[in-house]
Amino acid sequence: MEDPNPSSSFSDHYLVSGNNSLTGLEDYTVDGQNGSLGFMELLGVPDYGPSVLDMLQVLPNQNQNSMVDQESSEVLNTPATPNFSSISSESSGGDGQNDEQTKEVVDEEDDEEGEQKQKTQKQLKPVKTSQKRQREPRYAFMTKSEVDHLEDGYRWRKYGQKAVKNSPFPRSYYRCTTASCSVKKRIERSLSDPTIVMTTYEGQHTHPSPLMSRANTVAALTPCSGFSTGASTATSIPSPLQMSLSAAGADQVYCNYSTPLNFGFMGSTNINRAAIAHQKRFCTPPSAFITDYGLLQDIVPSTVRKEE
DNA sequence: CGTATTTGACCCGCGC
DNA sequence: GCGCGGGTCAAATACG
Repeated sequence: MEDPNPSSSFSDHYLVSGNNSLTGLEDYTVDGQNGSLGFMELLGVPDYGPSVLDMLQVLPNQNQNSMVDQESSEVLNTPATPNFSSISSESSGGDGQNDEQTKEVVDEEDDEEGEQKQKTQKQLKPVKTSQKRQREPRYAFMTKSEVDHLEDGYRWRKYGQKAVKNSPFPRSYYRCTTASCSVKKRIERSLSDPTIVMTTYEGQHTHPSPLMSRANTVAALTPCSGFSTGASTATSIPSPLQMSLSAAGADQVYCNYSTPLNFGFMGSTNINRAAIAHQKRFCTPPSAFITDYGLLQDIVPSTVRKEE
């Protein structure tokens, strides 16, 4: 019963890959394919072109089967095995084309905001709406990290925390601090591997990353210069190494044992540094994700990008 | 003093 | 209908 990978009722797609063992992580790289969408992409950093979330809506049409789809059909029935064997094949399995491991995003996010407001109102005072609350697509990232809250370029405010059933680790709820942005994210630790942080994003940013925009300038000058912003919250830039697993509530799950790319705008706190240092060990440059985005290319040394 | 976090209470959806 | 669990609110508190 304590299925660590319960088929989340609302996951449209997700991969189940046991991964207690991180063995082979270093090998598990993204050859620019396999679809590792960058974390930032997934966050929809506008500065770099269409947000990934947007892309996600389109990609499926372009890529008959997103990696996730392909995998899911296969993996879903696979018991979560604590090893990466299947994962490796997965990554390599990519014939090098299913880069956009994305898949259909069912909900349209047109009036995302309005909906959010409705939701809020509904919460405050019951408003009868014939349509039931719509959920925005969610994207989960699994990052091996010692810190729960990883830097992702945006600023978040924690608005709640709940104990998770069958898990000793609480789940934290964050909301983008930008007024007009209703993006939310949940952070929780993997039950199967406490060192893995599962970050689930919901919604799409309607603004450029506050950190990124600044990083744009900074990074251009000094890719790794410290980026001490006023952000008090930690953030991170996980670079998804595809493999996914079941993350509660995620429509899509990206497993990422890498970590915040050394974008240089990591928080300056010791904790972050420590985390980064730790994470680096598992860091695998998300080349795929870097590919078309100028800034990232600027930030991440090409050698690193190709290295995998 | 302004902002972020904590935390208990409340609401809602869903399964039984 | 009821209970449970997830998600959110908002007052209290902490922090810089």
